[in-house]
Amino acid sequence: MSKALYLVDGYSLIYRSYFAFMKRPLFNPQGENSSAVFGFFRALFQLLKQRNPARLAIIMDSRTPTFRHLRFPAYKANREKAPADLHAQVPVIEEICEALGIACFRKDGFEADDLIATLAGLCKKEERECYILSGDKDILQSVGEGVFVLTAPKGGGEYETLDSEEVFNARGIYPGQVVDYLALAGDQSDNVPGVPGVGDKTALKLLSQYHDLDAIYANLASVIPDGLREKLARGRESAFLSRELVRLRKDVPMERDLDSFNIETLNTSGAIPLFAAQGMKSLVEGLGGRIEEEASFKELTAGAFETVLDEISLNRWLTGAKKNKVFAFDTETDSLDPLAANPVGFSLALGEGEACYIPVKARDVDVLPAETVRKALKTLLEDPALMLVGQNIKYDYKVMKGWGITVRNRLFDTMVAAWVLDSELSSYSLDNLALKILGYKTIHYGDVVGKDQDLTLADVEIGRVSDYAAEDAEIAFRLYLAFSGPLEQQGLDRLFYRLEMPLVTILAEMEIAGIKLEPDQLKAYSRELGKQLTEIEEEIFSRHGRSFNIRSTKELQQVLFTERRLKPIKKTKTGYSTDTGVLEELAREDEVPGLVLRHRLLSKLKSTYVEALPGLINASTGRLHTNYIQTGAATGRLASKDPNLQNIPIREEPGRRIRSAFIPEEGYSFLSADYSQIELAVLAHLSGDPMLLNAFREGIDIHRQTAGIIFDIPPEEVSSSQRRIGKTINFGVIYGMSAFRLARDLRIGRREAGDFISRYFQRYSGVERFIKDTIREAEGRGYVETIMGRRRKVTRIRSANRTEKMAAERVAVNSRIQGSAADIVKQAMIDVAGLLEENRMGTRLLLQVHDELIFEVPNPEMERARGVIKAAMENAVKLSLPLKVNLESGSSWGDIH
DNA sequence: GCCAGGACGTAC
DNA sequence: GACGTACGTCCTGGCC
Repeated sequence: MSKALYLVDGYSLIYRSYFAFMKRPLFNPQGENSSAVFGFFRALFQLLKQRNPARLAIIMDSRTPTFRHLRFPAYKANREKAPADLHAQVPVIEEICEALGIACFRKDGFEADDLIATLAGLCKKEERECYILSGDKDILQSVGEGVFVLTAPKGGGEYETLDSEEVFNARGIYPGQVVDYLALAGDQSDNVPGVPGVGDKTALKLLSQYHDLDAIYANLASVIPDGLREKLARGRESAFLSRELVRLRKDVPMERDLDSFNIETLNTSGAIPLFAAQGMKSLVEGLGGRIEEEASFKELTAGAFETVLDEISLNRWLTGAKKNKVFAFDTETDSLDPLAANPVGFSLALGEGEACYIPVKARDVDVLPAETVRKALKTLLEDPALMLVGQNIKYDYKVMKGWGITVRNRLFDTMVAAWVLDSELSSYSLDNLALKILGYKTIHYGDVVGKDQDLTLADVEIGRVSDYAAEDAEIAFRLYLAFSGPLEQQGLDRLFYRLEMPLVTILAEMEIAGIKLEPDQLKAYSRELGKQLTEIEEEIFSRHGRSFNIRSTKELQQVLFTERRLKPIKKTKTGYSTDTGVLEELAREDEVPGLVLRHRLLSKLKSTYVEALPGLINASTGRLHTNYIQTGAATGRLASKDPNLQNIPIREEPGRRIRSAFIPEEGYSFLSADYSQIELAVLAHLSGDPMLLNAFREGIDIHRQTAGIIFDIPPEEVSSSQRRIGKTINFGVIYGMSAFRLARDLRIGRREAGDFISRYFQRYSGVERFIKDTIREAEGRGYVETIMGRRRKVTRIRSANRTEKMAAERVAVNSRIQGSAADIVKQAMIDVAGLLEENRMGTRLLLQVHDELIFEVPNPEMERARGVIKAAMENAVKLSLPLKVNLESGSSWGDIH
């Protein structure tokens, strides 16, 4: 028997608590009203204590207008706006619930009652009992068949449950008649009109006589007295509209499993500091035995999962997955490189504890023919109606693609979900998530296969492989259950399902495509660089009078600051700095630092790019395949590694030569499309600053405009060096640059730099307001949001340490800008990929470098590709200014820019 | 010999 | 202390 589900109408309890203390409100140590927080948790903990629920969710109302508002504009229009000091307590309550591990569930467009009715309906279907705590009489319509309403205890008494009969006894109507009752009597509090002139008494009388609204109107002629009949006749339309308004939706889309509202262990220790901050630490004491399990991690018992070795069992699992509509999937292979990997087996999970392993290569058993498994999996993985749950699905996608299967399921990547929910975890590995989120110690690959690099899972005893592999899928399924609710509660579901998940396959295809590199060019350049480096080394050694390791900062410090007696400029943790800025400074009075700079530049090029890149060319494709890390940057940007193709040199001439070695496939050209000043455009949009907006709308050179402002001259008189200063300041604003840093970079005085900045904010006053608002928002909520609702935590924003606090402020401001820009580029990638596919074009997206997309375009298709790509990118989002995209094509990456 | 952390430098 | 986000390389120093 399933465990009973308890549903708490969040706002109902919040309102009730707030007004209960109206006469003598409570305040937290910061002097803010905390009545609702206290009352809410006192009532909640009382419920936990009395009834010991195992499954519970707090249901919140939509933040956006619901379908009722759209259908009936007057709906709830009479409501007074909630007092601001009540409103401010809602995030606090949500934060504490989240810390405790209690789900706060909301869905925009629906009211809490609709969600409750839907969840109650699901309980009925599962024959699971459901208890609803709500002050709203609308919800009485859901009572019956194991669904009960809880009545608030009066003066600390017990919660009581009402079933259908008891609802009738208390209210005079059955749950099924609630909508008819409200259609007649109306609902003052929600501005539901009902039938004018018909109130509580008359409505009850009519319903006891005719049972429901339809019957009343079907028999209208028999209604007496005449006055009432006329009122009903006149109010007919209003009555039926009212009924429509009060009828709760039971069909709200619900991806969550009811057991995911598990509260059997609560993280009280996580909530204690939050209660303490509200000055109400004593509250948690009422929680009794519900203390989180610490250090007692759950572990799998061996042999818990099935190993699929025959077709009957294979079909049973696949049918189960299709029926389930959602399944977790994991691929085991013989290599970490998905382009080279051969499948060893697959695991499937359909629920908690319900998982299997399907080997196609094994040491000690006869496995199913690979082709049988392939055909079967193809029907599962290519069905877009099903949802595939997995950890780092991009890997599995690539392996399956190499095996002749293109995954077309809807996706739920647990790694990406974890990152969307918290973008600064130290690790997003399955093992770490299992431990941190689920409290599970998983079997590690190394423990199964051992240390021998040549061995794979195909060389291990099948029982152990099954335990390991099936567990991974099962854990992924559990993570899906754990994450899907929070994604919705935090309004991150759209970002996750509509942006990040579609991106998974796009990134996979980009990685599969790779990019062609001409290694011979680089090898020649490497020899050239080697020669130059030797020359510089000899020059340095002869000038200094002895040889040393130039690459060792420790030795370099000794040479520069001790032996050559140069004055140190700044310190690092371990000694004196020898970075570029310092060496440039020192170069004014000594010949060695300049040579070291040149040496640094060339040796960086040689080791990081020129020599490393050819070694990363894939043996089977002959191309370079980077790896995009979707969880790589806390702001929402992508990262790229092995090799990192997002930091190939471009600024200095010796570095640019490296780009020339990147070339398109024969018959193709490169097309680069980059957003013009996307971060400044985002800043203009977010801040609404008129001067900035105007520049983008009119196509004005923004760096020139800024230079004009800070030097107080007309834009056309701005010199190129003044424009450079304008550019430095424009970027400085995005990064939160100080007068100190600006002065140093521009080699001007602190005062002068300070004047530049104040003149900037004087004229771009919207930007100053944006920065202040962002910081205040971060202080209040502990996180900031991008235009697509992506969140970044900024906990240090409340730090008492001034340096930490200021660093957090820069993070807050920059994350909104950088993150919003990342959102836009991701949306553009999705739109472009969709259009290229729809139009069956041969153009392929190869690289993304933050504000730039690089394509490989069949030559005859170039003009068409330009049109499609530019339009898709410029229209990816609607901002209050136009986004401009520059296109450039060429026959090597070096030709572009 | 391995690994973590620091310093540095490349990109946007 | 002082400019945000990444990754790669080299070096050092601790540890086995």
